[in-house]
Amino acid sequence: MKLSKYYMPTLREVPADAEIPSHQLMLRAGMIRSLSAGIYSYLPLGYRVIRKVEQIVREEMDRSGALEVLMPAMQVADIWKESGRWEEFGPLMVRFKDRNEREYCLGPTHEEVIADIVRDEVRSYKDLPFNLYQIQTKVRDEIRPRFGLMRAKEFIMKDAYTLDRDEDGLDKAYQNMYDAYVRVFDRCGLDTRVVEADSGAMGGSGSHEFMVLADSGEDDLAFCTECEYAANVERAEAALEISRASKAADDLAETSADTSNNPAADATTSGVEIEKVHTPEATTIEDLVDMIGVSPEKMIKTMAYVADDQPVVALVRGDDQLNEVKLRNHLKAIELRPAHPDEFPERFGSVAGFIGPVDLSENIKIVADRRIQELEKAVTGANEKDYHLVNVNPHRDIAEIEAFTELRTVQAGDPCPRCGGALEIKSGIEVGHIFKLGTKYSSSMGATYLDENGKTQPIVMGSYGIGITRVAAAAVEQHHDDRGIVWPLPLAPFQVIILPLGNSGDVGRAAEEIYEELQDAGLEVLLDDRDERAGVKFNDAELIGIPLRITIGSRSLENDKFEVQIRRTGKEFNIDRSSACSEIENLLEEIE
RNA sequence: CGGGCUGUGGCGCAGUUUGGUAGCGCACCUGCUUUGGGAGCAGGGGGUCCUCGGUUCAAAUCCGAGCAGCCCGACCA
Repeated sequence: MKLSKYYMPTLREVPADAEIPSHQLMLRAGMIRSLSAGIYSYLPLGYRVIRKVEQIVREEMDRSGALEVLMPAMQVADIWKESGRWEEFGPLMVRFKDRNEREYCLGPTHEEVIADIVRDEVRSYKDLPFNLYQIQTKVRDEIRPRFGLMRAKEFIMKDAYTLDRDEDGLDKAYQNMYDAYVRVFDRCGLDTRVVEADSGAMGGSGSHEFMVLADSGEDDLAFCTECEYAANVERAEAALEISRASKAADDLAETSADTSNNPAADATTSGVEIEKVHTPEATTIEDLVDMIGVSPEKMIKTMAYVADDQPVVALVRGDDQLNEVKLRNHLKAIELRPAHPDEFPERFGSVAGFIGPVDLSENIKIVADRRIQELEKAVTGANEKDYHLVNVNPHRDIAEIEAFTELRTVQAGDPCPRCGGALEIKSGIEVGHIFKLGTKYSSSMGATYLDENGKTQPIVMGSYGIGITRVAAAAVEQHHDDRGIVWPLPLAPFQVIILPLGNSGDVGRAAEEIYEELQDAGLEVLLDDRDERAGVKFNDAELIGIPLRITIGSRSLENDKFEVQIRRTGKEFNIDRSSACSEIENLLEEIE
């Protein structure tokens, strides 16, 4: 391809709206342009990268036995109402009506369509298993699209769906996809980690996320520094440190949450009565530390939530963070939101800043983090403005705790739940996510088959996504320097760029010659035949990140030499004009 | 949805406090010179100053409403 005939609008200056490297560089390299927040056009250079990613994904999916299909982007509301997700998905789904007032959405995902395709056709266990996938644009009305292709309202996704007879089949299909995903990201030249994940709104029993480690990542991940344990912090747990006299309380919580008449509880907490203390304006943990000199780990942080319109309070230690995902999962809530301060008096019989779990109204569900059960003489809100309670013993004083469960967010340094080693937290970009769905969609939508015994069974499903456009952005996050993008060879829009310098006829002819030769050899070559100054060409070549650059100038041409530079290392050397083509081919092998 | 910042030519920005006929750099067009790391000189084109309404003799500038973009938040009561 000749640059004089290409559309590659590079920018010298950094666009003001772009925050992270991939967004800035993809704009500057003339790869993408936004139509509106989170909605992008892929320009020629950018689309070539997207297609590289797609092709790798396609090859590995095909290799794993999956079958490519293309499903409708425009979906009818009916199937979503059947699965129950018309409500569940909420404002994330883009909805509209046709001229006959029939309801539609733009597909944010395709489980329902798959179930629909399959339910009328699959009759027998002999028809299973199989795996269908597609590469298609998905539309989601994100709360806050940002970071260019990283979180867009419209993005390209590969989604695959496995259909099996039973859990056993699903396990095999899941492992098959897991292995394919490892190969995909490896081939893309990305450093990825697999972590245990929460399955969120998709439902189902197990899931893993494939993460590209990067500072700009939106997910926090917990890794054990000593074993293989890795999990999204949404799900990660820490081993419970059994400390001091908490053993008795611990045993007790195993058997019953109702601690009010347990003598063991009384034995550990006898003697010290609750006391109300005046704590004016102290509405945060920090305020309290300053005012009454108690450390945060002796405090009970009480968080008011509304779960499917029911008031709930969650208790965590003062030095812990509540993990909303864990709370939601425990409550099995569809809608979960923090209570608004205005709701405190009426719904919680309390006041914002001073809420506490002692003597709350009976219709408020109380759930507590496991670490709360070992607290003694703790501090918490008194449900009265400017007052807190001290000497609170959860087992004695909070009668209505529904459960002690894992509700906190792990922190760096926490002990690993597998081996006790220290956990570290890193941020990552989610590029792939695989789910064992089970029978959630097949049951609700009637996708069933007859087993060997003639009995009706729901099809067991799995669902597997790769964010194609996000992979491209993640690759830039991981592979760039201060001069621009440094594409891994398998994703590079072109493998080689030829820079003829100056207008001399010889230079132009030599460039044209090697250009033809490399193309005939099957390489993807860009020839910068623009009437630009050397500096402009050098800078653009580096900005767009082509792995190999051939510079042709009159000086070295006199000796029948071309100059070659490797983008990643910056290494420069001369090659013979006569053997240039084969030398370039060898170099590309090496880079890979 | 809440808070903050920003909207001026394709891009990056100044001008807004103190109202007076819109400017800089880059990019673009023409010519000459130059030509191995974002050229120099000369000339030139291009802007409903986000939108609507108001105040005023006069509004990019002041006031009101709206829209858009970005950032933070939407757990730490």
